[in-house]
Amino acid sequence: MKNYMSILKDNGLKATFQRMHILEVIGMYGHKDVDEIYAEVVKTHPSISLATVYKNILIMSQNNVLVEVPLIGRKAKFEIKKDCHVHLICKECGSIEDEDIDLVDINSLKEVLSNKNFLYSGQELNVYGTCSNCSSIKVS
Amino acid sequence: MKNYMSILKDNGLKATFQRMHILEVIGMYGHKDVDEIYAEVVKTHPSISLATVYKNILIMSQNNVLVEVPLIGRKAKFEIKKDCHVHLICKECGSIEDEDIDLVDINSLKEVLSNKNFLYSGQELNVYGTCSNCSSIKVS
DNA sequence: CTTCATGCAAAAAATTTGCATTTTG
DNA sequence: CAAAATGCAAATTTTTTGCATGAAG
Repeated sequence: MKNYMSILKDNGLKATFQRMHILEVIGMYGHKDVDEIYAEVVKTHPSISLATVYKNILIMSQNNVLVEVPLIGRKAKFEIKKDCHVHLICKECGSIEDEDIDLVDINSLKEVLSNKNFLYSGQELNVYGTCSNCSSIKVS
Repeated sequence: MKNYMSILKDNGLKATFQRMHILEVIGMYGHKDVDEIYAEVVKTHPSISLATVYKNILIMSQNNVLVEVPLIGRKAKFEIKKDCHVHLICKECGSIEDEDIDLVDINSLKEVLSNKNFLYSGQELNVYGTCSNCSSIKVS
């Protein structure tokens, strides 16, 4: 069980109810876009404003609490920051599943980076396709 | 030298001047967002409308001529479709450099996909950091 | 009690749509 | 020619901003 209050404080942010609700929603579902987050949070916190959701998602992304997952042809989703992983993204339904595995050849990558004098700060590997759920629907 | 007319026709799209201009701009610069494309194209084709740029980018993406490159914290850019490659994305200036190298462990990926019954259609590996240009500016 | 966050409404930005006209194949 | 694309303006959708009030540390 994660303690969102301490995650926020450890990253220099005040732990407001709004932020904790946002984190709970994202943590519960894994990946959500701004509207989805707002729609969920407003259920238990009816007075929250969409602007607050936007502001908080921005500041929590800047402070290493959240990570934006930009997507082809869709609104970006957000996830709670965690270690390197792969995203399996369904083109049909937009679902994202995490795979906790590192598939990148780190040595070759390091070589490329040093050749280019590129200072690494992070990476994302996204695999697009059709999830099992959507492919079974298509067949039936 | 690529022939954009035949790329369009091969993918079932009419080869209009607008589309070819858009492709020339993207091909020239590698990666551009919608506004940047419009700003360039309008120079040589003043009557083009932004709506036409939007419509064409969408249809060319749907027809495998273009690929959207969604980015953390920025508007998505578009590139001409090409084989699997890696993006080096500068967080400072937003530049994208392509590396024509495959860094993904394909066998492990295949295993993950088959375990999950996930039908693969494509992938993107994005590496974020600071490009040599921006890091030299910071030091000086 | 001081700093930062919220909520609201309004503004700005980004994207999409409808339709009369023009172009492509 | 027929089908599809353009350009324009208007409508939507998405995101940001300013500011008075309220909450967190």
